[in-house]
Amino acid sequence: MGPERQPGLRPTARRAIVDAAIRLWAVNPGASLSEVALRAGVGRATLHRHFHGREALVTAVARICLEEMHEAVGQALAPDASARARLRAMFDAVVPLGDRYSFLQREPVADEDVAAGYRAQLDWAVALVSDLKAEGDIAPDVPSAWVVGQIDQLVWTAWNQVARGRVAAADAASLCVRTLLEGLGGKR
Amino acid sequence: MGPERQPGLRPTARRAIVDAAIRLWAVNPGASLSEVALRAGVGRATLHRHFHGREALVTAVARICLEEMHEAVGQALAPDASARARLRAMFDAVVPLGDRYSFLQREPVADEDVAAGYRAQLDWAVALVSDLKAEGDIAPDVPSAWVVGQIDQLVWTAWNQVARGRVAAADAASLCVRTLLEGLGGKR
DNA sequence: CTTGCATGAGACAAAATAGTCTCATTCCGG
DNA sequence: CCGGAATGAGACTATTTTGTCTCATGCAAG
Repeated sequence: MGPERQPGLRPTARRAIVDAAIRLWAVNPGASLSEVALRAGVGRATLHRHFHGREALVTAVARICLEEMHEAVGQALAPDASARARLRAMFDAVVPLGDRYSFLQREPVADEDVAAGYRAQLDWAVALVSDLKAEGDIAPDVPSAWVVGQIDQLVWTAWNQVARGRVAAADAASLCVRTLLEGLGGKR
Repeated sequence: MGPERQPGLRPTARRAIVDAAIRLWAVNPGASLSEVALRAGVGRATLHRHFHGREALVTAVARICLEEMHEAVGQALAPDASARARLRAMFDAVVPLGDRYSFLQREPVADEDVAAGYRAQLDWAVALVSDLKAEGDIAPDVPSAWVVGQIDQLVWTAWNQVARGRVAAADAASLCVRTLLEGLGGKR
């Protein structure tokens, strides 16, 4: 799944459009293509030159989001690290990509590659939770689906709080790990 | 903020429309009014008779959601209970209203009454967190905004998991409390 | 039974959005 | 500097959604 450069079209414009779509749709999933083009600083016609229609843009954005997240996680991940360390590294890598993450979560994409990539990420998360349980970091009686759901939501809320200036970016990942594993209880 | 019955119009139709809107928009915030009317089992014209336009329906729905949640929480709340008991009671009362909750969270409503009600709920949550800290249930070093955010998201995710059959409805509230206060760690 | 009124269905208009096309302008490589 | 190609702006059309209106139907109260 390469970048799929169309012959001749400027990559900078394409990139600007995708970025604008990610940021806009993270907050307002119904934003029109006019708004996307405006935010991207690009003419509406140019948007249609790069992407054949709304759906094409959606799947292109989904691909790029998956790619970026996959790369970010891959970079941050020492494969022989403990499950807990991997969890921490994952939060560190993914929280700054919270807008991309939320896009993938809520946008249903028809494209098969995207669906496969999404499934792969889900499987990865399930495997991580399984390892966390095996290493004693997660109680075995908690449904794994619940844990995965919590991890998902933590990424989004953490990004959100950082974006609103309520939490320092540097604290986000550790807060996530702590919240998930130890909770926010007073007796530590 | 009364029910605002319009003279003559059947309350059952109004109620059906509001319910349909809540359920539909919880999953797909961009659903058209045709879809709402269809889901409500009501003619599109009838919908416009009861609500002057999309915005009117949105604010009416928001009012009703606020009302229902306020009532549900009020019923479940023993005012002299411990903060932890109040937290638990709140989850018990609100998780089944997850669709209403998510609607209020994501739909920006211009109406002043709705905004005031929303602020009141937020204040209530902040006060609860403050009490939780005072009673030693929440670590004082955690930002209160983070705690409130977690509570918000817990309600939504819990409802979601219950709706998808991944978690039993009876377990949801206690899972929420445990997740928030003790976390999902293995060493209890 | 009859009358009144809300409803459902559908036609219709208006507005927003999506998508296409043209043309002058600007940018970039050579 | 020059030429080609992408871009921006705008006109234009199609489709979707919204909102209004009319009229026949059905229900419910009297």
